[in-house]
Amino acid sequence: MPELPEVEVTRRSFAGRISGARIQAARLGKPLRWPLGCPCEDLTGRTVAGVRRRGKYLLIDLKPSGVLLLHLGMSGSVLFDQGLPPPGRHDHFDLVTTQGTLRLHDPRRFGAVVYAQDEGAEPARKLLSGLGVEPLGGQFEAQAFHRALKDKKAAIKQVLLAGQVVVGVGNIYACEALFMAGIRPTLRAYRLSRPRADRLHAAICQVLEQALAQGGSTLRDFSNAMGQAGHFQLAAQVYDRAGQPCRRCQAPIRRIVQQQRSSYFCPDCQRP
DNA sequence: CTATGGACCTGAATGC
DNA sequence: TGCATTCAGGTCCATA
Repeated sequence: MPELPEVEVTRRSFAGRISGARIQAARLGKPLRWPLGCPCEDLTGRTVAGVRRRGKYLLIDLKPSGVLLLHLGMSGSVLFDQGLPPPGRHDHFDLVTTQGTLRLHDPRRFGAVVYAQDEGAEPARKLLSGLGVEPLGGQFEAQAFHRALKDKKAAIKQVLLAGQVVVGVGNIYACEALFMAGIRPTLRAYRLSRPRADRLHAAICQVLEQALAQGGSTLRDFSNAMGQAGHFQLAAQVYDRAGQPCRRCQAPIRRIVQQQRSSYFCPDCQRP
C-alpha cells in the first residue's frame, strides 16, 4: 500500500500528537518481517522526541536515546489515538503512550518495527544505508539524477523501484511518472538522454507532490493514522488500467511483468 | 559487481 | 457453493 506519499501522510497525521509523549508500554503481536531487536519493556519510560521519515521508513526518535524504525511493507497502516479497541488479529505492534496508542495494522506482515540505539547503529544502519536521495525537499537534482542513471544497465522501472538512486518511488508512482515523462518502463536507464531524464525527474517530483497534497493514494485500502482515506485513484493514468483506453490518446493501456511486478504503460505515449 | 528468482504472508477477486 | 489460482502498494537474500 504505502509509497513515499502514503508514508509521509502517515507521519504527518501523528507526529505532532505523539511528540513529547512518555511510553507506558509496548506490545507485539505476530512476528513481523524482523524481530524488534530489544525487549518491549526496554521502551517503557522513554519519551518520543519526534517522528522523521527516510524513504519509506518512519523513524521514531526516543529520548534519552534510541530510535524505532517502522516500515509499512505492502499492507501496513498506522493508527494513533486514545482509547483504541483491543488489538485485532492483524494488529501486530502497539506503543502505548501518555498521549495515545500508536498501532501498526498489517495483515500481510511484510512490515517491520525495529529498534536501534541510533540510526547509524545496527540494524538501522543496514536498512538505511544504500538508500538514494529524497525526492522531495530540494536535494533531488536533475543533473545528478541523469548521471546516476548513466551507470545503471537495468530497465528504468527497476532502477526506480530499487531505491538506490532515488527513494520512495514504488510500483504505482513509477508507472505514473514514466507515463508522465513518456518513457517506456523497459528502457534501460543508461540510455535516457538528458532531456528525457529531466522530464522523468520532473514527473517524479510532480506525481509524488500531487499524491502527497491529495493525502496519499488509496487504490485499495490506504488510510492515515486518523483513518482518513486518500484520493489518488481518481488521478491514475495507467496503473491498474490494462486494456482501458489511454486518457491522452485512447490506445489500450498495456500490462507487462518486470521483476515479477506489473508495469502499466501506454504503447503510444511512452516510447522506448 | 549484476541479474534473476524466491522468500516472507494474508485476503480479495477470478475462474472452473 | 466450493475450491484452486492469481494478484496485490515492498525489499531482502541466495544463487548464478
